[in-house]
Amino acid sequence: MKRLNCSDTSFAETLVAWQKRHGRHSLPWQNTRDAYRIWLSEIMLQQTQVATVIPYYLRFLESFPDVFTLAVCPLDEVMKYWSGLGYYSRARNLHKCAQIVVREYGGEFPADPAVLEKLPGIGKSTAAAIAVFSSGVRAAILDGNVVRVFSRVFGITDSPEGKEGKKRLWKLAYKLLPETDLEAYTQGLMDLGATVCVRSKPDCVRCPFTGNCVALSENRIAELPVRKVKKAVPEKKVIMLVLQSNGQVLFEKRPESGIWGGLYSLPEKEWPADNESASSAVVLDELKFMASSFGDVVSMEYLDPFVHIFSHFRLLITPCVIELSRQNQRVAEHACLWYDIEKLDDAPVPAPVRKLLSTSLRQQRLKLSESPAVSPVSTPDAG
DNA sequence: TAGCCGTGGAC
DNA sequence: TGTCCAAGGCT
Repeated sequence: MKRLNCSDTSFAETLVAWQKRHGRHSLPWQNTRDAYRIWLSEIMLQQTQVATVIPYYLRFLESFPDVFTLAVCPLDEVMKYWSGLGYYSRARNLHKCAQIVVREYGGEFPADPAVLEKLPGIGKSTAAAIAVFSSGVRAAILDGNVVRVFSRVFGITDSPEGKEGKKRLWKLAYKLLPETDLEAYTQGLMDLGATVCVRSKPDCVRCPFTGNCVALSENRIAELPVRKVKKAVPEKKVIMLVLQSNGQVLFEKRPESGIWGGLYSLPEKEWPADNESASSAVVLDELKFMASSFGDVVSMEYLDPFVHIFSHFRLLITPCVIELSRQNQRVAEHACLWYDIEKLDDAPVPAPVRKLLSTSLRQQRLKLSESPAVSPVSTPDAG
């Protein structure tokens, strides 16, 4: 593999040649130097995919063909044409920006990216894109496409979210700029990122940098660009009741929506937020009260807590084993049922509940073997 | 600097 | 089915 560096002009040359032959050339906002149309497209395309934007863009242009029409129109009317596109502050800034361009620039968008960037809704990258496409100015964009292409081709492992990563990517964006053909080069970055070097399963065979890509040569396509560091997921704490009687355990059907929807699980009680000790008399009383709906409580015992990890939170489960001497038949009122412990292997329960039950049963057997004085749990028709 | 803003597509 | 993220900018 021939590794490219930031002073290598072949990156831009290769990209420009590729864009001219394989890039996109007939999007509704292309083939014009009308800064108004280019500006409108760039704002609409912020965090929004091309296919989504096109119908909005065409409809918007029909009603607001130029910056003057837009500037004098009431905001409410403008919002109507943005409705459904999302990020509505974009539309408010768009309207505000139109009024500034009319009032302060006579309806002509500035060609200088530094000036454009001061207008509402136009950041550094959008300013560069508008300037390049409307005036051929030499300016660098850095959008999601560029981040992805750069990170992979040059093997950048800094997070694009972090300060260092941003700095490095912007620096690279400037250094790679060609002297001419800024339009094709800039469009090429967007086209390559949007059609070939896509997030998942990029089409590396069609990529002009297939022989220069660090990520491809090191088989790290899926790792780059590095993902945003995930926030520490919140932790929830629950007490799960293992209500046992006559060789059966009580299951409770969960709501159809939400975690473990439709599965059977154990009755739960949220860990008291204002009470660090689950062994407090209050909590024990509440647990006992819950249990008493299903039978007469003989004994209660906490088992060791354990963690179950979901994608969006951690669940700390503290099992509480409760022996009942008698089964209350009102289980149906609570969407509950008694389930034979011997048939647990086939029970429709989530994995952590299965794990909990198998652990708790093992611990109980262990205890029974250690302290034979305690009478074993009776099983139906045992003996 | 990190949270926020909307909707839809891909997997 | 839920997660990730897309031509980002503002506060």
